[in-house]
Amino acid sequence: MVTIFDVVRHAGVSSSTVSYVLNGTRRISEATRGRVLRSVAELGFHPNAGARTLAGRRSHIIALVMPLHRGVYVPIMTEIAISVTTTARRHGYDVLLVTNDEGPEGVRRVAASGLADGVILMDVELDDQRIPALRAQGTQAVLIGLPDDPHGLSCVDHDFAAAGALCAEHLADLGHREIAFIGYGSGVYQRHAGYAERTLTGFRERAGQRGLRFLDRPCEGTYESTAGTLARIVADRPRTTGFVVQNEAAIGPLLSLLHSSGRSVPEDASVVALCPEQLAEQYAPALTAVSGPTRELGRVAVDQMIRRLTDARRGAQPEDERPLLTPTLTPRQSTARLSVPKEPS
Amino acid sequence: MVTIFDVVRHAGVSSSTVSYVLNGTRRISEATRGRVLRSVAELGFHPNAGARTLAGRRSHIIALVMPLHRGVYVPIMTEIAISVTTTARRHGYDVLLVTNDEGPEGVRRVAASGLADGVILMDVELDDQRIPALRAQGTQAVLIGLPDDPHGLSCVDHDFAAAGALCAEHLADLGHREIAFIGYGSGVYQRHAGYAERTLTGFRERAGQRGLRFLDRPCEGTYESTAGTLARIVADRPRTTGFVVQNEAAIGPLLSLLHSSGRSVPEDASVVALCPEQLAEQYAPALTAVSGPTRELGRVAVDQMIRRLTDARRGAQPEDERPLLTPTLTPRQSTARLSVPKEPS
DNA sequence: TTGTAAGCGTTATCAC
DNA sequence: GTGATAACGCTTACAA
Repeated sequence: MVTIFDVVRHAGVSSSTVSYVLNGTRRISEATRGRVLRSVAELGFHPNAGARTLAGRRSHIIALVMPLHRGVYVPIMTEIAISVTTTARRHGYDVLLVTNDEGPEGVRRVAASGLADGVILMDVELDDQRIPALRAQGTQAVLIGLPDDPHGLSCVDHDFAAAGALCAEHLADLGHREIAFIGYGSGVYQRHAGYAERTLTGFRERAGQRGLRFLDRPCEGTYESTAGTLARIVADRPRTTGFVVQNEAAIGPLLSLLHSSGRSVPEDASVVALCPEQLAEQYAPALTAVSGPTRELGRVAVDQMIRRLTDARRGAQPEDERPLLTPTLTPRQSTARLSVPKEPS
Repeated sequence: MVTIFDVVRHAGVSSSTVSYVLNGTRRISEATRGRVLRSVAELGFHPNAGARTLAGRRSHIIALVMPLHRGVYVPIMTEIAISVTTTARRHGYDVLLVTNDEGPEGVRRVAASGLADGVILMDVELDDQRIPALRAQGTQAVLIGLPDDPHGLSCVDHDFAAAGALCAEHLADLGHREIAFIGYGSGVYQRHAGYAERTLTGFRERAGQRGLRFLDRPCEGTYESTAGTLARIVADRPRTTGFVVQNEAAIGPLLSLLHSSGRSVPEDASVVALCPEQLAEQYAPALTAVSGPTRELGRVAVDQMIRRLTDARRGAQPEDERPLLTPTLTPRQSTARLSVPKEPS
């Protein structure tokens, strides 16, 4: 194993100089800097991680806690994980993958042992059990999602209210006047209602401003429940021509129900989905959809973490930030300008 | 921070005793063992990771290198990553997520710095640049996939030959006599041909044994190339009734081409896919498919890694293992017994 | 069955 | 602008 003292001998400097050169934490003359770097390269020196962690009291590792349970769209989680990892590397950090099956004890362990300098939590629930654990340790944390009480930590999430508003806006622009909003089932609203409610609120508000008549209905996402939901909508508001689907699971059922009931999309009914781009493109017709910038979510989370760690190191109290990322609506084949309804002859 | 010396004082024992109790590396009387564990729990002691790594010369961390490039089916990679993580935890190891954008330098870094005790490589190419880097360091490595020259490291992969054989077997059992095998494009064969070729070999062999007449054709997986491939197959072998699709990208095109050319699946043509279960279920009709045990892949990789690390620690030369996991065929709606062809009236 | 103490290879404080 | 050196908190011979 190549140690710092091999470099010391090879470059003819002290170990502190080598350390300072490598960490950039002290002004070094170009001459010695060059010599040290050359020796490092020549010898293939890689500072020992354990020693570095012990002496520096930080591991340069960020723990990323991934959800396991069904119901999360895997490719999105993976994309976030990857953007977290690459962003972390750019800051000289590595990423430790922690699954949720250890529960709150998992984050406690990695934080208390100094294995990780900070923790990024994905798929946060409103009343998340891991948050008190993190606070108790004084661990730096960034959440992807918004919990009930985010004090003492930073969060980042999509601007779901803006997403809801975009849906209303788009359908209004296309001349639709009666809209149905198909939401999630009650389970979701209880567990991490945050985004579900925020979307609905944003939608409602903009729909009101644009003079839309609208209806919102919960939906479990099964074929049966979607059928029931659609039937009620048609019964209550037969002139509904626009649909906003929030529950991704209901998209497939909705499309085939519309089809089998003789309404074609987008001629007779426009459908806007709130879902990832990849999903929207899988359907036929491809769905006009509102989605947030996935990779950005990971990038921002890491940037926040780095800021917190830097502040904490300087003895400053890290600022709790809470940015919301702006979603975009991508028009595809499932929405169209409202045409004059064909009268039955 | 709670250190081992806090436990020492609280339990009235020496630091080595605490260490031995926690690591189980020495016989300890039940009495002291109990006292130590109680103190540990009471004080909430978590051994400092950096110190542990430095003193013990191992990090209890396994690096998992994930592929980034398009063309890999993300949910599968994620599933493997999760099974790697949970299995590693059962052995007291954590998992460091490494992406491939650092190239061979990434594995060199985590290994040489002692950040990771070993490296698990996913999506291995035949002539993988990271392998020489690992060998040069003497790093313990396990590959998911089979490279050209696997000496000095362990591998685990699906038994693709068995998978190919299962396809032939199934179609033969259903009475099909003329089969077309739709493979990958030339790019795949060059990059990591391993599995592509092995599958084809297994298929060929069993097809021969069962007296099938067969044809194999490469396919890039685009709609156009699939159309071309299918056209050639029909031209060369008009009586073909069974299709084996290896290139997942060609599945969608193939199904719609068969449909639009008036052959219905499974009445007129049976289709067997070589792909993950999740994918097979997404199509209409749901595909009869051969797939390997995904989670098992991660589990076995970690078990092999642990064995290598244990051996190496004992001063023994780790054994290079190379297990192949047995795939299974799940019959769904895309295959059926060959019916007597309808004569045009 | 338990204790003593010498490292492990950095970082960061102090001194120059 | 550079050097010497004392931590950092464990593990693991070696002793008893």
